[in-house]
Amino acid sequence: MSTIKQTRWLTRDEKQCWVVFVQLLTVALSRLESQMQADSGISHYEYGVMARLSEAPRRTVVLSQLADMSNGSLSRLSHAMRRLERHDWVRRSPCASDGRLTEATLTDAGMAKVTESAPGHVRMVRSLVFDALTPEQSAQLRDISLAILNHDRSKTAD
Amino acid sequence: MSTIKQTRWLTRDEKQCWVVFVQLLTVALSRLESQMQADSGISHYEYGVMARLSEAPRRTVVLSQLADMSNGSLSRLSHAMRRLERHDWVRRSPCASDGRLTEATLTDAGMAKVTESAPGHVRMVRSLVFDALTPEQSAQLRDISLAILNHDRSKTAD
DNA sequence: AAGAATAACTTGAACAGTCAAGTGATTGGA
DNA sequence: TCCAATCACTTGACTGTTCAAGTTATTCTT
Repeated sequence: MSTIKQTRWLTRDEKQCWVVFVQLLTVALSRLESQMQADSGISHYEYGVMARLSEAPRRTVVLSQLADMSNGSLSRLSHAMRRLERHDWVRRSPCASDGRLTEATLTDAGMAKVTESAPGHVRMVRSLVFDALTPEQSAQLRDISLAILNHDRSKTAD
Repeated sequence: MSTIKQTRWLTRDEKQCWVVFVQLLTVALSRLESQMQADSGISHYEYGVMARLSEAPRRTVVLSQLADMSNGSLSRLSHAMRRLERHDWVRRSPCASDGRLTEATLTDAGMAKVTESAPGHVRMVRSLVFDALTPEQSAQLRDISLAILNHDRSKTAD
């Protein structure tokens, strides 16, 4: 008996679903990116980083945690922090209790930037997603997203 | 009366949905990218371009159409074509009927590359999405994707 | 039948993301 | 207790994407 499994291709229904979903992935990210860049001059990722900080106690989060919350690598965050620091929107400081850790803090100027950028962002999110869906579909989308993410995590878990 | 509309923020349910959906966007694209890069040494976008060509009559598509089918700008495609041409996976040729158009054709080597890359790609798609969802959810995801994309197109339409 | 406007690309500069290597700080064995 | 392994982060080189500008071809307009 052979150990080489033959590929189980997608069914017609699955392929149909996949094609539109992939398109959704690219279109959604591209719309978010364009809106943020055009209206606020920052990337959607940078907005996300500052938004996470704005919601945190003392507007402060350890970098490695912040990287997770922002759905990106630590390296990506490190580069982004350098850019945000140049605008004085964030500050880095070493953590007292553990010398390996660095804390990121959102400055007042950074908070102001988030506050002024949020309305345009929310408008885009609403007009892109929630204006297009029924409340039932929003709930389905949440469940579907969670199902995929949880299933992915259980596979990736070492 | 003021012309400044105050922002309609997201409800708790909407925000909950949005957070997981954004995470899904990034995780899904990142998994697709990693798999294709690791197993075949090409980007997910480049695979998509060649896959579209492989399904087309005469394995040939006009560049501007190919750019649309691949969910990217013409500029992005142009740069990608240069890379793919270096491997002799695709060929460019001027269109006889309209001098502005350029046709892209998948070579035999390109077809072989797609054929050898497809199984790993399909395995990733299946394990990421369809193994995590019920058939009902797959159908819902298709409908949701279409709803968002159609609603977006109707807005964007000039 | 020109000339203007549009369309289909190409190109190069600027910039963001990834990957691999490097630096300190801390933990965990032997 | 000390040395190795691990962790948290930084940095620089490389590569891909975007944006604006340029080129050539075609289609309108009058």
